[in-house]
Amino acid sequence: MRNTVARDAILEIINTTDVALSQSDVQAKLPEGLCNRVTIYRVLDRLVDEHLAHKITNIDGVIKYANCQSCATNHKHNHVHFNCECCNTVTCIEAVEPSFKLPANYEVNTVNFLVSGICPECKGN
Amino acid sequence: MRNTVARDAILEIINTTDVALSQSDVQAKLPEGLCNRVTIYRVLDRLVDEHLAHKITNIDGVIKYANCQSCATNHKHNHVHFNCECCNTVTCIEAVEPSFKLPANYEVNTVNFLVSGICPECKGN
DNA sequence: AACCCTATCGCAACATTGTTGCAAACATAA
DNA sequence: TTATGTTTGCAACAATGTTGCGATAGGGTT
Repeated sequence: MRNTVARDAILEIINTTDVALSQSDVQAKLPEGLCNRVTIYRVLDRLVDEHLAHKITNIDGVIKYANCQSCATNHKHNHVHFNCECCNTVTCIEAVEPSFKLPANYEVNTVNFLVSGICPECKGN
Repeated sequence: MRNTVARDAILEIINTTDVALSQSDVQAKLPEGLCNRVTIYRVLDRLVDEHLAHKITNIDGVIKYANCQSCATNHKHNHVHFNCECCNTVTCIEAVEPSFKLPANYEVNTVNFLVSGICPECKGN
């Protein structure tokens, strides 16, 4: 995959942010006019294909992207994500991998575990 | 809450369908022109308020509604939901309640556990 | 350095989902 | 039957995400 200005900038943002970001979150962090809205969607999807990011569908239906600490060794991404209803951020809680066991014959491809509530930061304030 | 034609019809649909339904799914099952699109959104939300249904955000961001077998005794709804990528349905798997444990000071309000893959029906065909 | 190939981009247009304000219609209780 | 407040329809809007296509620009090759 090619290194383009947009790709580099977006990857940099994903890698230096500790919460998951939507397309519009990314756009807000990019220099004005660096690239088109559509490009952000496309680059984010490409980063997922390249295993440099993973997708989380937030409780409001908005898709967020985050890099993953353990990506190099494990592409499962079945850890819990937490949506704070107060500061409106989604964070990976990598330490927490829920255990569950489906009935026979279910083939699992993707897992989207999202817990919504109030994060410690917001509770403290 | 009042019993209206729309409410009765939508509740009937939710209660007699064993998969979770989006607004447009419900609309497709309603008699043509029984009520407006907006009314379906509003009725579904009202049913959630009355604890007659619960919400699941699907992996594609679309919000689905389902009645819940154990609603009378337990409003947690933290069971697993399964999205079949083949037949494109979301089903409640009430038997499976994942166990997880967040770090201290996270206040949990809602849980959205979604597993996506291929369901037994589609695998058999 | 010039060239080529093709991945990537920008733009415009579109689709879908979901929300809001307000006036009209309706359910229910008095 | 009337009064009250809930519910509805309509129209308009907002946000997210997708698609097609011509233009642009990586990056390898000569």
